[in-house]
Amino acid sequence: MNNSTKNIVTRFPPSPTGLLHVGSLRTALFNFYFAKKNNGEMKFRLEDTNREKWKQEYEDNIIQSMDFFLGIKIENPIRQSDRVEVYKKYILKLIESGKAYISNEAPKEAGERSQVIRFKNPNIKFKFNDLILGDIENDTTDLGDFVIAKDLDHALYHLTVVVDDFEMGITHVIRGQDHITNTPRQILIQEALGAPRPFYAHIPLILAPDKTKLSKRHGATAVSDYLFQGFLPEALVNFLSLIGWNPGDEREILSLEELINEFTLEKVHKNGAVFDVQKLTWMNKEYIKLLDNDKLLKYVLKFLPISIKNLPGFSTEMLVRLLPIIRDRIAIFSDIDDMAISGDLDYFFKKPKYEKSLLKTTEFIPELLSMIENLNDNDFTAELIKTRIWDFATEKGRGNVLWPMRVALSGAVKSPDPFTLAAILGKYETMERLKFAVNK
RNA sequence: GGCCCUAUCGUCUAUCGGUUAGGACAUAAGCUUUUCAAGCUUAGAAGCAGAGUUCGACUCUCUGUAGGGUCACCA
Repeated sequence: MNNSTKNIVTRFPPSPTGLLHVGSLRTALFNFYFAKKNNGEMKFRLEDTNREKWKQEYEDNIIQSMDFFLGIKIENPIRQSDRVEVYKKYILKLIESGKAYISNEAPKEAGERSQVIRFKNPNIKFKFNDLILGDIENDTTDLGDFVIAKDLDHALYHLTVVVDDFEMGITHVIRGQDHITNTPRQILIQEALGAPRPFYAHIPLILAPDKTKLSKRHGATAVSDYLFQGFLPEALVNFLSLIGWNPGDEREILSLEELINEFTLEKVHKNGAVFDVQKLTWMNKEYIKLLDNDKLLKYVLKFLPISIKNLPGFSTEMLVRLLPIIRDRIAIFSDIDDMAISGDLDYFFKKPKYEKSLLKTTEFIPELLSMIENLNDNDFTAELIKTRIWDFATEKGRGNVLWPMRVALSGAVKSPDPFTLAAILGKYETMERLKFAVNK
Protein backbone atom coordinates (compact mmCIF):
# COMPACT_ATOMS: atom_id res chain seq x y z
CA MET A 1 0.00 0.00 0.00
CA ASN A 2 2.86 2.33 -0.67
CA ASN A 3 1.37 5.07 -2.80
CA SER A 4 4.35 7.35 -2.70
CA THR A 5 6.24 5.41 -5.31
CA LYS A 6 3.34 5.37 -7.72
CA ASN A 7 1.79 8.36 -9.37
CA ILE A 8 -1.52 9.12 -7.82
CA VAL A 9 -4.40 9.72 -10.21
CA THR A 10 -7.80 10.69 -8.91
CA ARG A 11 -10.82 11.66 -10.91
CA PHE A 12 -13.88 13.82 -10.94
CA PRO A 13 -16.58 12.41 -13.22
CA PRO A 14 -19.69 14.57 -13.03
CA SER A 15 -22.81 13.78 -14.95
CA PRO A 16 -24.16 16.78 -16.90
CA THR A 17 -27.73 16.06 -15.88
CA GLY A 18 -28.00 19.01 -13.51
CA LEU A 19 -26.18 22.08 -12.27
CA LEU A 20 -23.06 21.37 -10.23
CA HIS A 21 -24.23 20.35 -6.77
CA VAL A 22 -22.43 21.50 -3.63
CA GLY A 23 -21.86 17.87 -2.73
CA SER A 24 -20.22 17.25 -6.08
CA LEU A 25 -18.01 20.29 -5.69
CA ARG A 26 -16.85 18.95 -2.35
CA THR A 27 -16.08 15.58 -3.90
CA ALA A 28 -14.07 17.37 -6.58
CA LEU A 29 -12.28 19.33 -3.87
CA PHE A 30 -11.24 16.25 -1.94
CA ASN A 31 -10.04 14.54 -5.11
CA PHE A 32 -8.15 17.66 -6.04
CA TYR A 33 -6.55 18.10 -2.60
CA PHE A 34 -5.52 14.48 -2.38
CA ALA A 35 -3.99 14.47 -5.86
CA LYS A 36 -2.18 17.79 -5.40
CA LYS A 37 -0.94 16.93 -1.95
CA ASN A 38 0.65 13.77 -3.33
CA ASN A 39 2.01 15.29 -6.52
CA GLY A 40 -0.52 13.43 -8.53
CA GLU A 41 -3.26 14.61 -10.79
CA MET A 42 -7.01 14.73 -10.89
CA LYS A 43 -8.64 13.74 -14.14
CA PHE A 44 -11.96 15.01 -15.36
CA ARG A 45 -14.51 13.25 -17.46
CA LEU A 46 -18.08 13.86 -18.41
CA GLU A 47 -20.41 10.95 -17.74
CA ASP A 48 -22.90 11.93 -20.37
CA THR A 49 -24.32 8.62 -21.48
CA ASN A 50 -27.80 9.56 -20.33
CA ARG A 51 -28.82 11.73 -23.27
CA GLU A 52 -32.36 12.27 -22.04
CA LYS A 53 -31.30 14.25 -19.00
CA TRP A 54 -28.29 15.89 -20.62
CA LYS A 55 -28.26 19.64 -21.24
CA GLN A 56 -25.58 21.87 -22.68
CA GLU A 57 -26.33 24.36 -19.91
CA TYR A 58 -25.42 21.79 -17.26
CA GLU A 59 -22.22 20.89 -18.98
CA ASP A 60 -21.20 24.54 -19.26
CA ASN A 61 -22.09 25.14 -15.63
CA ILE A 62 -19.88 22.27 -14.48
CA ILE A 63 -16.92 23.14 -16.66
CA GLN A 64 -17.06 26.81 -15.72
CA SER A 65 -17.24 25.89 -12.07
CA MET A 66 -14.07 23.85 -12.32
CA ASP A 67 -12.27 26.94 -13.52
CA PHE A 68 -14.00 29.28 -11.14
CA PHE A 69 -13.43 27.31 -7.97
CA LEU A 70 -10.27 25.40 -8.67
CA GLY A 71 -8.70 27.26 -11.54
CA ILE A 72 -8.85 24.14 -13.67
CA LYS A 73 -9.38 24.86 -17.33
CA ILE A 74 -11.00 22.01 -19.16
CA GLU A 75 -10.33 22.15 -22.86
CA ASN A 76 -11.40 18.89 -24.42
CA PRO A 77 -13.04 16.85 -21.75
CA ILE A 78 -13.13 13.11 -22.02
CA ARG A 79 -16.76 12.30 -22.59
CA GLN A 80 -18.37 8.93 -22.37
CA SER A 81 -20.62 9.68 -25.30
CA ASP A 82 -17.49 9.62 -27.48
CA ARG A 83 -16.46 6.21 -26.22
CA VAL A 84 -19.22 3.94 -27.46
CA GLU A 85 -16.77 1.86 -29.49
CA VAL A 86 -14.48 1.40 -26.53
CA TYR A 87 -17.27 0.12 -24.32
CA LYS A 88 -18.46 -2.10 -27.11
CA LYS A 89 -15.05 -3.74 -27.27
CA TYR A 90 -15.15 -4.51 -23.56
CA ILE A 91 -18.71 -5.75 -23.65
CA LEU A 92 -17.80 -8.11 -26.46
CA LYS A 93 -14.80 -9.29 -24.54
CA LEU A 94 -16.98 -10.00 -21.55
CA ILE A 95 -19.52 -11.87 -23.62
CA GLU A 96 -16.87 -13.88 -25.40
CA SER A 97 -15.29 -14.94 -22.16
CA GLY A 98 -18.65 -15.93 -20.76
CA LYS A 99 -18.58 -13.22 -18.10
CA ALA A 100 -21.63 -11.53 -19.56
CA TYR A 101 -24.49 -12.62 -21.74
CA ILE A 102 -27.33 -11.39 -23.87
CA SER A 103 -30.52 -11.86 -21.98
CA ASN A 104 -34.04 -12.04 -23.36
CA GLU A 105 -36.58 -10.40 -21.13
CA ALA A 106 -40.16 -9.41 -20.79
CA PRO A 107 -40.13 -5.59 -20.57
CA LYS A 108 -41.76 -4.36 -17.37
CA GLU A 109 -42.01 -0.72 -18.29
CA ALA A 110 -42.47 1.32 -21.40
CA GLY A 111 -39.15 1.86 -23.11
CA GLU A 112 -37.60 -1.29 -21.74
CA ARG A 113 -36.03 -3.66 -24.15
CA SER A 114 -36.70 -7.25 -24.73
CA GLN A 115 -33.01 -7.93 -24.92
CA VAL A 116 -30.26 -6.55 -22.66
CA ILE A 117 -26.74 -7.48 -21.68
CA ARG A 118 -26.28 -8.83 -18.20
CA PHE A 119 -23.18 -9.50 -16.16
CA LYS A 120 -22.82 -13.06 -15.04
CA ASN A 121 -22.57 -12.72 -11.32
CA PRO A 122 -20.13 -15.21 -9.81
CA ASN A 123 -22.02 -14.93 -6.53
CA ILE A 124 -19.08 -14.61 -4.23
CA LYS A 125 -18.38 -13.10 -0.85
CA PHE A 126 -15.47 -10.71 -0.53
CA LYS A 127 -14.43 -7.58 1.21
CA PHE A 128 -12.80 -4.45 -0.03
CA ASN A 129 -10.84 -1.94 1.96
CA ASP A 130 -12.10 1.57 2.07
CA LEU A 131 -9.51 4.18 3.01
CA ILE A 132 -12.04 6.00 5.15
CA LEU A 133 -14.45 3.32 6.30
CA GLY A 134 -12.14 0.33 6.61
CA ASP A 135 -13.08 -3.17 5.47
CA ILE A 136 -16.52 -3.53 3.97
CA GLU A 137 -17.94 -7.00 3.46
CA ASN A 138 -20.16 -8.00 0.63
CA ASP A 139 -22.15 -10.93 -0.59
CA THR A 140 -22.67 -10.32 -4.27
CA THR A 141 -25.40 -12.94 -4.43
CA ASP A 142 -27.82 -10.15 -3.53
CA LEU A 143 -26.90 -8.32 -6.71
CA GLY A 144 -28.07 -10.88 -9.20
CA ASP A 145 -27.02 -10.75 -12.83
CA PHE A 146 -27.19 -7.01 -13.19
CA VAL A 147 -27.57 -5.19 -16.49
CA ILE A 148 -24.35 -3.62 -17.80
CA ALA A 149 -25.59 -2.46 -21.20
CA LYS A 150 -28.83 -1.99 -23.04
CA ASP A 151 -27.10 -3.24 -26.13
CA LEU A 152 -23.62 -3.16 -27.65
CA ASP A 153 -23.86 0.56 -28.30
CA HIS A 154 -25.44 1.55 -25.02
CA ALA A 155 -23.25 0.67 -22.09
CA LEU A 156 -24.53 1.55 -18.65
CA TYR A 157 -22.93 3.26 -15.70
CA HIS A 158 -21.17 0.40 -13.90
CA LEU A 159 -19.46 -0.78 -17.04
CA THR A 160 -18.42 2.65 -18.26
CA VAL A 161 -17.01 3.66 -14.88
CA VAL A 162 -14.88 0.56 -14.62
CA VAL A 163 -13.62 0.81 -18.19
CA ASP A 164 -12.83 4.50 -17.95
CA ASP A 165 -11.17 4.33 -14.56
CA PHE A 166 -9.06 1.49 -15.89
CA GLU A 167 -8.06 3.19 -19.14
CA MET A 168 -7.43 6.52 -17.43
CA GLY A 169 -5.15 4.87 -14.93
CA ILE A 170 -7.14 5.95 -11.90
CA THR A 171 -5.44 4.87 -8.69
CA HIS A 172 -7.83 6.37 -6.15
CA VAL A 173 -11.57 6.58 -6.40
CA ILE A 174 -12.75 9.23 -3.97
CA ARG A 175 -16.52 9.64 -4.10
CA GLY A 176 -19.60 10.03 -1.95
CA GLN A 177 -20.82 7.33 0.38
CA ASP A 178 -23.92 6.96 -1.75
CA HIS A 179 -21.65 4.99 -4.06
CA ILE A 180 -20.68 2.39 -1.49
CA THR A 181 -23.24 -0.09 -2.66
CA ASN A 182 -22.08 0.38 -6.25
CA THR A 183 -18.58 -0.66 -5.41
CA PRO A 184 -19.07 -4.45 -5.28
CA ARG A 185 -20.61 -4.45 -8.76
CA GLN A 186 -17.75 -2.44 -10.11
CA ILE A 187 -15.15 -4.63 -8.48
CA LEU A 188 -16.82 -7.67 -10.01
CA ILE A 189 -16.58 -6.11 -13.46
CA GLN A 190 -12.96 -5.11 -12.86
CA GLU A 191 -12.07 -8.65 -12.00
CA ALA A 192 -13.90 -10.04 -14.99
CA LEU A 193 -11.89 -7.64 -17.14
CA GLY A 194 -8.63 -8.29 -15.33
CA ALA A 195 -8.38 -4.61 -14.40
CA PRO A 196 -6.53 -3.60 -11.25
CA ARG A 197 -8.58 -2.51 -8.27
CA PRO A 198 -8.10 1.15 -7.35
CA PHE A 199 -8.08 2.35 -3.76
CA TYR A 200 -11.50 3.41 -2.65
CA ALA A 201 -12.35 6.28 -0.32
CA HIS A 202 -16.01 6.98 0.29
CA ILE A 203 -16.51 10.38 1.80
CA PRO A 204 -19.44 11.20 4.08
CA LEU A 205 -22.54 12.79 2.62
CA ILE A 206 -23.55 16.39 3.04
CA LEU A 207 -26.85 16.46 4.89
CA ALA A 208 -29.75 18.88 5.01
CA PRO A 209 -30.90 20.18 8.42
CA ASP A 210 -33.34 17.26 8.58
CA LYS A 211 -30.32 14.93 8.34
CA THR A 212 -31.27 13.45 5.01
CA LYS A 213 -29.21 13.72 1.88
CA LEU A 214 -29.14 17.34 0.72
CA SER A 215 -31.45 17.66 -2.26
CA LYS A 216 -33.38 20.23 -4.21
CA ARG A 217 -36.38 20.06 -1.91
CA HIS A 218 -34.19 21.55 0.82
CA GLY A 219 -33.52 24.72 -1.15
CA ALA A 220 -30.33 25.77 -2.86
CA THR A 221 -28.09 22.88 -3.83
CA ALA A 222 -26.31 24.16 -6.92
CA VAL A 223 -23.05 25.99 -6.35
CA SER A 224 -24.26 28.62 -8.80
CA ASP A 225 -27.25 29.29 -6.52
CA TYR A 226 -24.84 30.31 -3.79
CA LEU A 227 -22.86 32.48 -6.13
CA PHE A 228 -26.04 34.30 -7.14
CA GLN A 229 -26.82 34.91 -3.51
CA GLY A 230 -23.49 36.59 -3.13
CA PHE A 231 -21.34 33.99 -1.47
CA LEU A 232 -17.68 34.18 -2.39
CA PRO A 233 -16.27 31.12 -4.15
CA GLU A 234 -13.33 30.94 -1.77
CA ALA A 235 -15.70 30.97 1.21
CA LEU A 236 -17.75 28.17 -0.30
CA VAL A 237 -14.63 26.14 -0.96
CA ASN A 238 -13.39 26.69 2.58
CA PHE A 239 -16.74 25.85 4.10
CA LEU A 240 -17.32 22.73 2.02
CA SER A 241 -13.85 21.48 2.87
CA LEU A 242 -14.67 21.65 6.55
CA ILE A 243 -17.68 19.39 6.21
CA GLY A 244 -16.46 15.96 7.21
CA TRP A 245 -12.87 17.04 7.44
CA ASN A 246 -10.71 19.46 9.40
CA PRO A 247 -7.01 20.21 9.63
CA GLY A 248 -6.75 18.77 13.13
CA ASP A 249 -6.20 22.08 14.84
CA GLU A 250 -8.46 25.02 15.48
CA ARG A 251 -7.98 26.88 12.22
CA GLU A 252 -11.15 27.41 10.25
CA ILE A 253 -10.20 29.95 7.64
CA LEU A 254 -7.90 28.17 5.22
CA SER A 255 -6.73 29.10 1.76
CA LEU A 256 -6.70 26.66 -1.12
CA GLU A 257 -2.97 26.12 -0.64
CA GLU A 258 -3.41 25.42 3.04
CA LEU A 259 -6.25 23.07 2.30
CA ILE A 260 -4.07 21.14 -0.12
CA ASN A 261 -1.17 21.02 2.29
CA GLU A 262 -3.22 19.87 5.23
CA PHE A 263 -5.42 17.37 3.48
CA THR A 264 -5.23 13.71 4.36
CA LEU A 265 -7.78 10.99 3.86
CA GLU A 266 -7.13 9.79 7.42
CA LYS A 267 -8.74 12.92 8.77
CA VAL A 268 -11.90 12.50 6.76
CA HIS A 269 -14.86 11.54 8.92
CA LYS A 270 -17.07 8.55 8.60
CA ASN A 271 -20.33 10.25 9.37
CA GLY A 272 -22.43 12.66 7.33
CA ALA A 273 -22.63 16.30 8.31
CA VAL A 274 -25.27 18.99 8.06
CA PHE A 275 -24.76 21.87 5.68
CA ASP A 276 -25.15 24.87 8.01
CA VAL A 277 -25.88 28.00 5.99
CA GLN A 278 -25.38 30.19 9.06
CA LYS A 279 -21.82 29.07 9.41
CA LEU A 280 -21.23 29.52 5.70
CA THR A 281 -22.62 33.04 6.06
CA TRP A 282 -20.27 33.80 8.93
CA MET A 283 -17.36 32.44 6.94
CA ASN A 284 -18.34 34.51 3.94
CA LYS A 285 -18.20 37.61 6.10
CA GLU A 286 -14.70 36.66 7.17
CA TYR A 287 -13.75 36.47 3.50
CA ILE A 288 -15.40 39.79 2.75
CA LYS A 289 -13.22 41.34 5.45
CA LEU A 290 -10.20 40.03 3.58
CA LEU A 291 -11.21 41.32 0.13
CA ASP A 292 -9.15 44.16 -1.31
CA ASN A 293 -11.02 47.30 -2.32
CA ASP A 294 -10.93 46.67 -6.05
CA LYS A 295 -12.49 43.27 -5.71
CA LEU A 296 -14.99 44.50 -3.18
CA LEU A 297 -16.05 47.30 -5.51
CA LYS A 298 -16.53 44.86 -8.34
CA TYR A 299 -18.80 42.68 -6.25
CA VAL A 300 -20.71 45.64 -4.84
CA LEU A 301 -21.30 47.03 -8.30
CA LYS A 302 -22.55 43.66 -9.41
CA PHE A 303 -25.02 43.32 -6.56
CA LEU A 304 -26.04 46.94 -6.10
CA PRO A 305 -29.72 47.29 -7.04
CA ILE A 306 -30.57 49.29 -10.09
CA SER A 307 -32.76 51.60 -8.00
CA ILE A 308 -29.61 52.94 -6.34
CA LYS A 309 -27.57 53.11 -9.53
CA ASN A 310 -30.34 55.13 -11.16
CA LEU A 311 -30.38 57.82 -8.51
CA PRO A 312 -29.42 61.15 -10.15
CA GLY A 313 -26.79 61.74 -7.50
CA PHE A 314 -25.23 58.32 -7.90
CA SER A 315 -21.50 58.22 -8.49
CA THR A 316 -18.88 55.55 -8.31
CA GLU A 317 -16.64 57.92 -6.34
CA MET A 318 -19.24 58.10 -3.61
CA LEU A 319 -19.68 54.35 -3.73
CA VAL A 320 -15.96 53.88 -3.24
CA ARG A 321 -16.08 56.07 -0.13
CA LEU A 322 -19.02 54.02 1.05
CA LEU A 323 -17.18 50.75 0.72
CA PRO A 324 -16.04 50.49 4.35
CA ILE A 325 -19.64 50.90 5.51
CA ILE A 326 -20.90 48.25 3.13
CA ARG A 327 -18.08 45.87 3.97
CA ASP A 328 -18.94 46.21 7.61
CA ARG A 329 -22.64 45.63 7.21
CA ILE A 330 -22.98 42.70 4.89
CA ALA A 331 -22.28 39.01 5.29
CA ILE A 332 -23.29 38.02 1.78
CA PHE A 333 -23.64 40.34 -1.16
CA SER A 334 -27.38 39.99 -1.45
CA ASP A 335 -27.48 41.87 1.88
CA ILE A 336 -26.84 44.96 -0.22
CA ASP A 337 -30.37 44.54 -1.49
CA ASP A 338 -31.69 44.58 2.05
CA MET A 339 -29.66 47.68 2.82
CA ALA A 340 -31.14 49.41 -0.19
CA ILE A 341 -34.66 48.34 0.68
CA SER A 342 -34.40 49.56 4.25
CA GLY A 343 -33.04 52.90 3.02
CA ASP A 344 -29.50 52.54 4.35
CA LEU A 345 -27.92 53.47 1.05
CA ASP A 346 -29.93 56.09 -0.79
CA TYR A 347 -29.19 59.06 1.49
CA PHE A 348 -25.59 58.97 0.38
CA PHE A 349 -26.72 59.77 -3.14
CA LYS A 350 -29.60 62.15 -2.52
CA LYS A 351 -30.73 64.60 0.16
CA PRO A 352 -32.58 62.81 2.94
CA LYS A 353 -36.24 63.39 3.66
CA TYR A 354 -37.35 63.32 7.26
CA GLU A 355 -39.77 64.86 9.72
CA LYS A 356 -38.46 67.78 11.66
CA SER A 357 -39.36 66.08 14.92
CA LEU A 358 -36.79 63.38 14.21
CA LEU A 359 -34.05 65.92 14.78
CA LYS A 360 -35.22 66.37 18.38
CA THR A 361 -33.34 69.69 18.62
CA THR A 362 -31.51 71.98 16.23
CA GLU A 363 -30.10 74.09 19.04
CA PHE A 364 -26.46 73.21 18.49
CA ILE A 365 -26.36 72.88 14.75
CA PRO A 366 -25.17 76.46 14.18
CA GLU A 367 -22.10 75.77 16.34
CA LEU A 368 -21.57 72.50 14.52
CA LEU A 369 -21.64 74.41 11.29
CA SER A 370 -18.98 76.83 12.35
CA MET A 371 -16.75 74.11 13.72
CA ILE A 372 -16.98 72.18 10.48
CA GLU A 373 -16.51 75.34 8.46
CA ASN A 374 -13.09 75.72 10.06
CA LEU A 375 -11.99 72.25 9.16
CA ASN A 376 -9.58 71.97 6.26
CA ASP A 377 -11.03 70.34 3.15
CA ASN A 378 -8.15 67.92 2.92
CA ASP A 379 -8.46 66.89 6.55
CA PHE A 380 -12.10 66.06 6.39
CA THR A 381 -11.74 62.62 7.90
CA ALA A 382 -14.02 60.97 10.43
CA GLU A 383 -11.21 61.02 12.96
CA LEU A 384 -10.53 64.74 12.69
CA ILE A 385 -14.18 65.71 12.58
CA LYS A 386 -14.69 63.72 15.72
CA THR A 387 -11.72 65.33 17.45
CA ARG A 388 -13.05 68.74 16.61
CA ILE A 389 -16.59 68.08 17.80
CA TRP A 390 -16.16 65.63 20.63
CA ASP A 391 -15.53 67.95 23.54
CA PHE A 392 -18.34 70.22 22.50
CA ALA A 393 -20.72 67.28 22.23
CA THR A 394 -19.69 66.00 25.62
CA GLU A 395 -20.23 69.41 27.14
CA LYS A 396 -23.69 69.94 25.62
CA GLY A 397 -24.76 66.37 25.92
CA ARG A 398 -23.85 63.92 23.20
CA GLY A 399 -27.43 63.03 22.51
CA ASN A 400 -28.25 66.71 21.92
CA VAL A 401 -25.45 67.24 19.48
CA LEU A 402 -24.65 63.96 17.84
CA TRP A 403 -28.18 62.70 17.28
CA PRO A 404 -29.39 65.79 15.41
CA MET A 405 -26.19 65.88 13.41
CA ARG A 406 -26.59 62.25 12.44
CA VAL A 407 -30.24 62.70 11.49
CA ALA A 408 -29.48 65.84 9.52
CA LEU A 409 -26.97 63.88 7.48
CA SER A 410 -28.89 60.65 7.05
CA GLY A 411 -32.54 61.41 7.74
CA ALA A 412 -32.63 57.97 9.30
CA VAL A 413 -33.39 56.55 12.71
CA LYS A 414 -30.32 54.38 12.43
CA SER A 415 -27.17 54.84 10.44
CA PRO A 416 -23.42 54.89 10.80
CA ASP A 417 -22.04 57.47 13.24
CA PRO A 418 -22.19 61.17 12.26
CA PHE A 419 -18.43 61.57 11.84
CA THR A 420 -18.20 58.74 9.38
CA LEU A 421 -21.24 60.07 7.60
CA ALA A 422 -19.78 63.56 7.35
CA ALA A 423 -16.47 62.26 6.06
CA ILE A 424 -18.18 60.23 3.36
CA LEU A 425 -20.48 63.04 2.29
CA GLY A 426 -17.66 65.57 2.23
CA LYS A 427 -17.45 68.99 3.76
CA TYR A 428 -19.66 70.77 1.28
CA GLU A 429 -22.53 68.31 1.37
CA THR A 430 -22.29 67.97 5.15
CA MET A 431 -22.70 71.71 5.55
CA GLU A 432 -25.56 71.78 3.07
CA ARG A 433 -27.47 69.16 4.98
CA LEU A 434 -26.76 70.81 8.31
CA LYS A 435 -27.97 74.16 7.01
CA PHE A 436 -31.08 72.54 5.66
CA ALA A 437 -31.79 71.01 9.05
CA VAL A 438 -31.35 74.22 10.97
CA ASN A 439 -33.73 76.03 8.62
CA LYS A 440 -36.34 73.38 8.88
C1' G B 1 -38.10 -4.88 4.28
C1' G B 2 -32.80 -6.89 2.51
C1' C B 3 -27.82 -5.21 2.35
C1' C B 4 -24.31 -1.46 3.88
C1' C B 5 -22.67 2.72 6.85
C1' U B 6 -22.83 5.87 11.12
C1' A B 7 -23.50 7.73 16.44
C1' U B 8 -19.47 14.07 21.36
C1' C B 9 -23.15 20.78 22.77
C1' G B 10 -29.03 22.92 18.32
C1' U B 11 -24.97 22.70 14.06
C1' C B 12 -19.58 21.82 12.36
C1' U B 13 -15.94 19.55 15.30
C1' A B 14 -11.09 18.41 19.04
C1' U B 15 -9.97 14.15 22.01
C1' C B 16 -6.30 8.68 19.01
C1' G B 17 -7.59 4.74 27.80
C1' G B 18 -6.33 9.06 32.56
C1' U B 19 -8.80 16.41 30.32
C1' U B 20 -12.64 20.94 34.99
C1' A B 21 -14.50 16.92 27.57
C1' G B 22 -11.50 22.12 24.10
C1' G B 23 -12.78 25.39 19.79
C1' A B 24 -16.12 27.57 16.02
C1' C B 25 -21.22 28.88 14.22
C1' A B 26 -25.84 29.97 16.37
C1' U B 27 -28.29 31.66 21.02
C1' A B 28 -28.46 34.82 25.66
C1' A B 29 -26.47 38.65 28.77
C1' G B 30 -23.11 42.61 29.39
C1' C B 31 -19.43 46.35 27.70
C1' U B 32 -17.84 50.23 24.35
C1' U B 33 -17.42 57.35 22.29
C1' U B 34 -25.57 59.23 20.82
C1' U B 35 -28.69 55.33 17.05
C1' C B 36 -27.74 51.03 13.92
C1' A B 37 -23.92 47.72 12.39
C1' A B 38 -19.27 45.93 13.78
C1' G B 39 -16.09 44.70 17.83
C1' C B 40 -14.96 42.85 22.81
C1' U B 41 -16.28 39.97 27.38
C1' U B 42 -19.12 36.33 29.72
C1' A B 43 -22.80 32.42 30.06
C1' G B 44 -25.77 28.21 28.99
C1' A B 45 -25.21 23.92 25.90
C1' A B 46 -22.66 17.29 24.47
C1' G B 47 -20.17 11.79 25.02
C1' C B 48 -27.70 7.30 22.50
C1' A B 49 -28.64 3.03 26.12
C1' G B 50 -27.07 -1.47 28.48
C1' A B 51 -23.49 -5.08 29.26
C1' G B 52 -18.45 -6.30 29.21
C1' U B 53 -12.56 -5.54 28.90
C1' U B 54 -9.46 -2.45 32.16
C1' C B 55 -6.70 0.15 38.09
C1' G B 56 -9.31 3.59 34.80
C1' A B 57 -13.45 4.38 29.42
C1' C B 58 -16.29 9.45 25.12
C1' U B 59 -12.24 6.46 23.38
C1' C B 60 -11.73 -0.98 22.82
C1' U B 61 -15.64 -5.39 22.29
C1' C B 62 -20.75 -7.04 22.11
C1' U B 63 -26.02 -6.20 22.12
C1' G B 64 -29.87 -2.95 21.68
C1' U B 65 -31.73 1.79 19.93
C1' A B 66 -31.76 5.73 16.61
C1' G B 67 -30.42 8.01 12.09
C1' G B 68 -28.70 7.71 7.16
C1' G B 69 -27.41 5.47 2.35
C1' U B 70 -28.73 1.95 -1.31
C1' C B 71 -31.61 -1.65 -3.63
C1' A B 72 -33.05 0.95 -12.30
C1' C B 73 -32.75 -1.28 -19.04
C1' C B 74 -30.11 6.90 -14.11
C1' A B 75 -25.44 8.33 -12.99
